[in-house]
Amino acid sequence: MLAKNNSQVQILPMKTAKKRLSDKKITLVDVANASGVSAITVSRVINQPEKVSESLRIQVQKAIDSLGYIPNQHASSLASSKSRVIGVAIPSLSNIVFTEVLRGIYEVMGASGYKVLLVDTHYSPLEEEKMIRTLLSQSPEGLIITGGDQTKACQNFLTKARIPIVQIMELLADPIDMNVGFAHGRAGYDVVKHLIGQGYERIGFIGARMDPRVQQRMQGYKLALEQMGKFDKNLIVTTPEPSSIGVGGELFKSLMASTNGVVDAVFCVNDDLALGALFEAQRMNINVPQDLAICGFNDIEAAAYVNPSLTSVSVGRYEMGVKAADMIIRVLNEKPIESKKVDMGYEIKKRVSTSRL
Amino acid sequence: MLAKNNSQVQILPMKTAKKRLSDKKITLVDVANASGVSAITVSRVINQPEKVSESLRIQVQKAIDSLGYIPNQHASSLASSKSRVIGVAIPSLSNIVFTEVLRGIYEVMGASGYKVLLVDTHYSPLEEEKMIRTLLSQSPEGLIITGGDQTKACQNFLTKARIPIVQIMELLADPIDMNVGFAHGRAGYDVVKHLIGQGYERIGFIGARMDPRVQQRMQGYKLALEQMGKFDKNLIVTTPEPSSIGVGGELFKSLMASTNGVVDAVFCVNDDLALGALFEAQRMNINVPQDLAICGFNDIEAAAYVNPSLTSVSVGRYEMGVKAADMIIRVLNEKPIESKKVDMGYEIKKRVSTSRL
DNA sequence: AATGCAGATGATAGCGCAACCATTGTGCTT
DNA sequence: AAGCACAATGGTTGCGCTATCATCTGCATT
Repeated sequence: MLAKNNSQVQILPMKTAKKRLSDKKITLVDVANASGVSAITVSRVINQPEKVSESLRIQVQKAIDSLGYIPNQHASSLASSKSRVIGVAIPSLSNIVFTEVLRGIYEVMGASGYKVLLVDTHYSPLEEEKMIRTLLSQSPEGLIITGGDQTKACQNFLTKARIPIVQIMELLADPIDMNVGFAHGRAGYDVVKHLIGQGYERIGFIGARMDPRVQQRMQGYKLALEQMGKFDKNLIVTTPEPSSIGVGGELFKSLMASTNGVVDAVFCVNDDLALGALFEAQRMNINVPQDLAICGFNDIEAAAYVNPSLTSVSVGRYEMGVKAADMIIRVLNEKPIESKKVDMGYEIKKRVSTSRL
Repeated sequence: MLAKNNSQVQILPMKTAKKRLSDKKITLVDVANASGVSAITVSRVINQPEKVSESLRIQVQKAIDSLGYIPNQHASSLASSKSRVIGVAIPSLSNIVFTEVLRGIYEVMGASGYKVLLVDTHYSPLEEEKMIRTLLSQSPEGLIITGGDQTKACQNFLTKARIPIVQIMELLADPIDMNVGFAHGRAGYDVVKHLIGQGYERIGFIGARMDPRVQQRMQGYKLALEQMGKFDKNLIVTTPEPSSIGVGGELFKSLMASTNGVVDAVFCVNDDLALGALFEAQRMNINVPQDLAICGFNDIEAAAYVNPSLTSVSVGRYEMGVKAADMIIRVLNEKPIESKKVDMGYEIKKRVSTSRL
């Protein structure tokens, strides 16, 4: 008697613990027991339902629902080495450009049953390396990363990862794997040509953040003007600060001040800056587009609606996200892709802010 | 000799396989072998370096670097039941309101070494349920979700999950766990009071998407006008469509048309709509604010810079994200939180678009 | 010198699941 | 009627890691 009691005393805490943990993690085995089948059958009901007879499937599903079973993805990933995760690295969450690309990625990945693990690299290759490391530790099945500015070390383990990788936003000479983007330099070049075509002569440049893509746009701007013998470095005003409407206004003011207002057109590397310049010009009573042309970049929605409407460079951001995601999915499903390198193109939306004619 | 050869022949394919797989996953054990310690020591070097002597730590770290070892987070999570993942569910990626909250969340979570798994519920409770299920399958250590519109089933397994959960954006009567937001209804109410105070009489309402928070703003608007005997349901124009500048313009036009222009103020539930209304009003040659007041909501950057500057309701979105993330972290670290329910407040930024005085 | 104790390191087991292969039963072919 | 293919189900094992406990070392304490 005493011994028995004793043993109970020892067992009791365990039992209590177990009871308290009725809210404990429900596992595959619990479901299997509850529905009188083996664990692997439950696994099949979840992952390959077509391989299980209908009666069993229903029976198991009932147990799953009543127990509120939620599969442990870590165990599944470990056992199958399939994570169903796609890693995405973008430089900034506060830039609408990237969030729209992201939307495209999410749309496709969601539909294909992939989770998206998103990291923010803050425009820093070093931080990017750290973040991509984090992504890789989740054994993603694919990766979408921004641009081609990865550190050497990063490129290294990216190559080693042997998973489909798409570098997005810009066209790269030597992509790690796949590449979707457009030619920023050429776009900048074309903008200047358009302005010249409209009869503008002294074309200023306003840039912020100055990431690689912005630099390329600036190079295009420079090239076009140099070709016509009209380049003047004093017409360039930039800041490493993040871009914003406020910064756009400030840069515009400083451009006007430093040039005594001889500028008759401004190419802003994005629409925030352009709106800032436009609003500031209005406050300065400068007549757009008669006395001053303003051209933005990205063609955000406001560009088409602001008065005067803003000329901008339209790029298919959402579509770029969709394309990148789609390429990953195709590779994962071993379907052919047309090309490892996709140029999404762009279009200059010519609006009132640059039409003097 | 022959036997030896024979055995080599048999081993060779294995060897070849192994060689080809030198790019194969490097595991903890590989690192352990390479550095002549046990696996657990390598694990410690990574997770609790202070528990390993400096000499060993350096030695192991060297092996980690040279092999390019990246830990398998799934195995780690499975073994330790710590995922270092926080799940976040927002209704839309294309709405700047959420991306700014997200920025706050990422800032805090990144600094604390947590990954963020983000899902997009498309404003649908059913999709939200599915998505939260997905989140839970990753055994997140905490959850940040939007609003209080979860399905019954969803609330159920959310409660069962026994992890810290913050519902954000709005103030909830009965939160699942924690809650950070502000009073949308009161904000709508205050906006109307402000407009009345500025001498406007016939105050229209423009809304899109009409999610729960927008509805609350509308109720506040309605309440304020009813209290003054000035409510007229014909002054309300809404659409279930997502909101945008374009939609704002359209709704404004239809409001003006249906009321023959007797409206002298418009409360738009967000700044996109308000900008759309403002730009449209300009095109219609309506004088803002003399003949028409326009008030937005969210206080996006453009509100302060557009001409005339736009009155709007400023809310600390970034701060809300930071707060929510911080509460989760505190709970996870068993630190006290001031309150389970945090009102972030709001502020009406009174600008030119509503000042007739 | 015996004891204890803390710090450093290792051996073992198991987290929850799916791959792999085995087994059973069913209906078909010849 | 024998043989076979195939569909449905189950048993065993191991994915890569960490929790737990064990071991070992050196050194202070008495």
